[in-house]
Amino acid sequence: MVLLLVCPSIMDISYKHLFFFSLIKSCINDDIYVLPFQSAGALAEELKRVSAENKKLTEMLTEMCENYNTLRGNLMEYMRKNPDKEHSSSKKRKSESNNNSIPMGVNGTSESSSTDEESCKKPKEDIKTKISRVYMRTEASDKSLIVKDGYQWRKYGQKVTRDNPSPRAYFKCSFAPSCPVKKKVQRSVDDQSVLVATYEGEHNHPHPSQMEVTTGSNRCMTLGSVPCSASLSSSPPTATLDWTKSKSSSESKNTSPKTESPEVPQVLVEQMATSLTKDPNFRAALVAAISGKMLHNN
DNA sequence: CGACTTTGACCGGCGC
DNA sequence: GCGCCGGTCAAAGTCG
Repeated sequence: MVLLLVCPSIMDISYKHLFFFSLIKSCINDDIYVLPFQSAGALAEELKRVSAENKKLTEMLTEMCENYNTLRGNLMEYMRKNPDKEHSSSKKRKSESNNNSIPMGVNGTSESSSTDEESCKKPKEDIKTKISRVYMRTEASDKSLIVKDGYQWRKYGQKVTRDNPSPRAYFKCSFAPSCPVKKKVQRSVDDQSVLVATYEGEHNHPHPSQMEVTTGSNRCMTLGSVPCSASLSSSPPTATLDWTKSKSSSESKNTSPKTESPEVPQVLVEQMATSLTKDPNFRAALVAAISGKMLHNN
């Protein structure tokens, strides 16, 4: 469903309205298009204001990214101090498994590996390793097996499997030499336009884009401006990454379905979006700030 | 020249 | 034990 809001002038839309539109959007989980009749000058002015606000929010987001990295660092430190809880990596294939699935998926569509074919064939392994799957719709004509998730992958093999005529590509995480994460990418048997990425293991390093954030990059700027689509073959609706989409995030809090994006640390985005939009203090502060700014501007 | 991809060979698990 | 099959290795090729 698409909700169209039409008003005579852009000036009729305050930041407070926009904020509430975002909240509504987060509730109805659909796109809202605001279509004001306006002059180019008004639009430019509005764009300027929105940009300023966006910048402000980005700064807040960056700060949260830093906090997240600090927490993650602490977690890694803790994991190092508790080696028996860590996954041992013996030399060959199956021993590279570990305990946690990587935090990746698709809104409402990710599934645990405990029900897929791997679990049937390797039940013992699944006790140790949760496998995450990500479904990504691509151009039907696009034959590449590349799923952009922000991480750096090195392809180390490709096979044609019996149950699927499409080749399966094998990737290792090459961002950190010691990172045990692997992924397999194969086109869906049912829908050739859908790439199925199977992730095994957990990254033992921060997301590359998070690292860029901490080093001053402004990747978070892309949060609202670069939505990404990822969908299941069995559920055509497209999931759009949007920091305002708090409901889907909160709903998926435990099952952790995430949206995949080539640019943004999805998990971080989802967590921050949840934290931000669920925090009444933050909402009140944001509304107050926006309202105050509007009053000041007007 | 280094990093990455391709691709055939090889390995090991599993079913018969 | 044998063969099938998924997964991995590693040499050769490609690219920037």
